[in-house]
Parts: sequence; structure tokens; C-alpha cells
Amino acid sequence: MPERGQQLTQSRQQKLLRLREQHIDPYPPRFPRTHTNQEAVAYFQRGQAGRTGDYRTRKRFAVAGRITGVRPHGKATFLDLRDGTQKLQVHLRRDILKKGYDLVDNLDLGDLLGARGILFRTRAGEVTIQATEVTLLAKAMRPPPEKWHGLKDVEIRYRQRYLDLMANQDILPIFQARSRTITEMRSFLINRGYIEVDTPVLVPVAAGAMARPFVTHHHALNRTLYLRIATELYLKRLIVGGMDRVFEIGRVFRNEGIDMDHNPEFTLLESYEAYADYNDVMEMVEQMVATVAQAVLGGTVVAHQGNEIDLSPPWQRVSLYEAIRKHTGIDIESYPDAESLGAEMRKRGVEASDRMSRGRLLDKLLGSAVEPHLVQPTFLMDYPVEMSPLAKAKPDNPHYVERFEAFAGGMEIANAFTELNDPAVQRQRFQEQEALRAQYGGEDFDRLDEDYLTALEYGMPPTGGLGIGIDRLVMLLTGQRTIRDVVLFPQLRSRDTGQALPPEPDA
RNA sequence: GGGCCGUUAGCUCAGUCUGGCAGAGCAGCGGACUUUUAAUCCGCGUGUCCAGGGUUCGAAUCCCUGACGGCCCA
Repeated sequence: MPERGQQLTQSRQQKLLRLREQHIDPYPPRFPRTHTNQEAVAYFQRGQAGRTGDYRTRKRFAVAGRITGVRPHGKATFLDLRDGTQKLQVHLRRDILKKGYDLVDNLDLGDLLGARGILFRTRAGEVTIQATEVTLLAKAMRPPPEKWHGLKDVEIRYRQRYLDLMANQDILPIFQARSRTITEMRSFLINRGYIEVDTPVLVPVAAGAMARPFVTHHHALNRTLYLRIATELYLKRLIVGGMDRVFEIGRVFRNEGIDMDHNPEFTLLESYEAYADYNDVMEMVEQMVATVAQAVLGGTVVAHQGNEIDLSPPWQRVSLYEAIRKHTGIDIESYPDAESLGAEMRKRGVEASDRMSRGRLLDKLLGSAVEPHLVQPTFLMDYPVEMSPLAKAKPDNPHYVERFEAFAGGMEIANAFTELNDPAVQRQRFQEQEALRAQYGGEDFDRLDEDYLTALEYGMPPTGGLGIGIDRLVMLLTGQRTIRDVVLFPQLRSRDTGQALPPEPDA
């Protein structure tokens, strides 16, 4: 649609031509600014801007930003100039700028502009820069989104996030909070003596979680590789090697559906601590989340989807068995196999197919009947072994493992266990997973990783491990309803852009 | 994978039920205006009504298929 595009930008094209005729470079390489808008205004408000004398003798400022408003008044113009800190008003007068004012006639909303001048306060009370010189920094060839209603079209907001950031002032703070959340978690762990590592994204076996992987191919090695679905087994190899406290914050990939709290790639924190167990990890999670909330929000009470959630420790602790019994009335002990449990769930109106494994049924029961009630932070403890192939069994009951998940705002935000370090039992658990996969074709199970078993055979100390979904934690802290609002570029179905696609690499 | 809803100007949206000249605000274009700030005043409507097919004298509107998005369910 070249004609249409040209029409949209026709007058901007003409202005660009006129600028070039005036020998103005519309894309100069640099503009040395002396202050951000915020710094400039703060400086003025502190009364240090030398507010005596005329514009030739006062302190000069050089500021820059995007033009977000234009109010022409004959031989003068007001502009709103927005940089990453705030808006600053610019006043342009023909009698001061002289020939420099010609540029003003060729400016548009969205252009990037530098201004040098002195600061003053207008009659209306706004701190404003009186420009003695203006420099075009970049001509915008397309108009920005509408200023008053903002950009609402969610498709454009996600596909062209830069427009969302430009038009909607409440977006940047969410991603600032995200950045600080990650920074705080990192320093929390570093302060506790953890070492941060990077483990492979491309792996020969997609193990460590129950999820379908993305598949790719390495040409030189001529072999199939997978994008990791977890970092777990590599981090535990490092525990074997003697890195007693280790963590990774990284992207993992799961080839699954997209909904309010699932994006196919998401950011996961995993940490492992030798000689700790899941009770130690539980205390650390409470501490860490409260510390992060304090740093990011200045308090531990968060507003999330109409609820006030108090993240200060200690969090409620309840066994998974108790929680399911309380919220559904089902005593899962009485239904030790998939058939009887599925039948009981159907009897009580919970949808359950007779082709689901017991683990999957329990997961469904948890997700549909328990999770939505867990608004205040809660640890659900002690999961059935079939849901947790990498966790160590409880000493007094081999059907349950030392595992907890943390919930808040009706979302799962953390998953942790006392790690299974008996190589023979681990092998057996993996084999059970492979057997379940054969039996329940449609479901995701963990995969046997022979190389990991070899590592375990060298001896892994008793270890407490943890995974936290950072995206969901940020949702909780920033009050967002969907994961798409805390991921800058969420996955969307691809759309025909009319451009020729690059050739497919041969498979 | 299934159901429901949506897609109209650069942006935000009316118009669709009940078929009859394609609309508004902001943005834009032309003009006036040297302290405005959603500037104001005068003039101008800029369009592949998501795409394709069908019904009809006539379709943004009704029907079918598809794409993309949203919500709910799986």
C-alpha cells in the first residue's frame, strides 16, 4: 500500500524537502544537551537559573525531546517537548529566533527537537524555555497516535509497543517496575552469597518441567536441539560441582497456548541452595518478595485487581491436601487412581476427562477450584509424587514430596522443593514419566535426561530449589491483569505485512 | 480446538438492529493571532467501511468463507 502510505505522510514529505532546501539536516548526528527536562525544571525551581537580566545574559539550557503539542500564536509558538523524564514547554518567538524561526513552520507533532535558551515562568505559571536556538533532531514521517484518548487498540499497542509508550503515560512505569524487580531479586540473592550463572538455552533434552518444547536444528552438528523449558537440571549439575548457591534469571520457552498468564517465552528465576530444604526456601521466598515489593513500591501491600494483598511475611501455609479438601470437599486420599478421582470430580461438576492422568486431574482441580481463592499470599505444601518427579519424597509418606507452590492474587508465582538427589529414585521417576507419556499421549510429562542422572550419580548434596515466574510477580506488583501488559513484545499471531518474507532456512 | 463479540479517516469512535449520498472529535491542510497549554477564531472531509464471495435495482449494514484481535470455555 505505498500510495496510501505516501498520502498519510505527504505533507511531512513536503516539509522534509523544504528543510533540505534550507540546508537543514533533518537527521543530525548529535545534540549536546545540558539537562534533562526534569533537571532543567528542578534547577529553575531551586532558583538557581540566574533570573535576572535579559535572555542574552541568563544561564543557558540545552534540552531535547519529542514534540507532543503545538500551540501557534502568529509570530510565536508554544511547543510541548517530552523526553524520558517529563514534558517541558518551549516558547519560540520570531523576534528572538529570527531566521531560525523558519524551521518552526516545518515542524510536526512527533518530531524530535533540541532547544537552547533560558528558563522563565509564564503568566500561567509554567516553567518554560525561551528558545534562542532550535535544532531539528529527527523528522517524524508518520503522525503520532491521538493525544487525548491515547492509543487503545490493543493489537497496535502490543505490535508497536513504541506507540503505546509514546501515547500512554502509564506504560513506562510498569516496565520501570519490572526492571527494578529484577534488579532487586538479583541483589537479594547476590547479598546472600549466590552466584549468577548462564546455562544453555539450546539443549539436547527438554527436561526439568512438564511442557512441550520448541524444536530446532543445529546444522553443523546435524542434530535436533530444543529451546529450554527450565534451567533446573543444569543448575543442579552446578550444585553437584560445588557451586553451593547458584541462580539464573533467564528466558524459558514452552510451546503451549497463550492466555492471560501464559506467554510462550517468559522470564524465570531459578535458584538452588545446597544444604537447604524447602522450609528454608519458603522463608527466603517470603523475605525476597517482601523485600522486592518494599523496594519497588515502597511497601508490602499491593493493589491487584480490586484486592489488597499483603506480602509481608509470614505467609499462610497449608497442605495441598487440606486446600483441596477445603475448597472442593474432595478427600484426594480416598481416590488413589485417575479413574476414581476423575469420576468423583465429574460427580461434583468439575470437568474431567477419563483420559487424564491423576497428576493432571489434581492439577486441574487445583487450578480451577483452589487457585482462584488464593488471593493473599499462601504456600501450598506437600504435593503428590506423580506431579513432582524432581522432588524428594517426604520421609514419612512416599506418596507425597517436599514441595510447595506460592500463590498470590489467584496466581502461582513460585514453585520449590527439596531436590531429589537419589540417582536411582530419580531414574525411576523419569521412567515413570516416560511411561505416563506413553499412556496419556496428549499430556506433557518430564523427560529422562541421562546426562543429568550421571551428574547425580557423582553425589548432589541435599538441596533446596526454587523457581519464580518473574512476569507474574511483576503482574502482582504492578496490578496488571494480563501477562501481555508486563511483557514489552508479547507473542501475537503473525500478520501479513505485505512485505516479502525472508526465505525460510532449509530444515 | 469450540463458542460469542469486534475490525469504519492517522488516532478515538458513531453509523449496522430496520439496506438508500461515508459521519463526529482530535490530528491534518489554508488563513488570523507574541504568555498559550485539550490555545482560540474562520474555511476545507482526507476513506480498500479487514479481505474475498453471495443476495439485492442498490450492501459499511443482510448471508457465506477467511484473516487478525478480544472475552469465555477446552
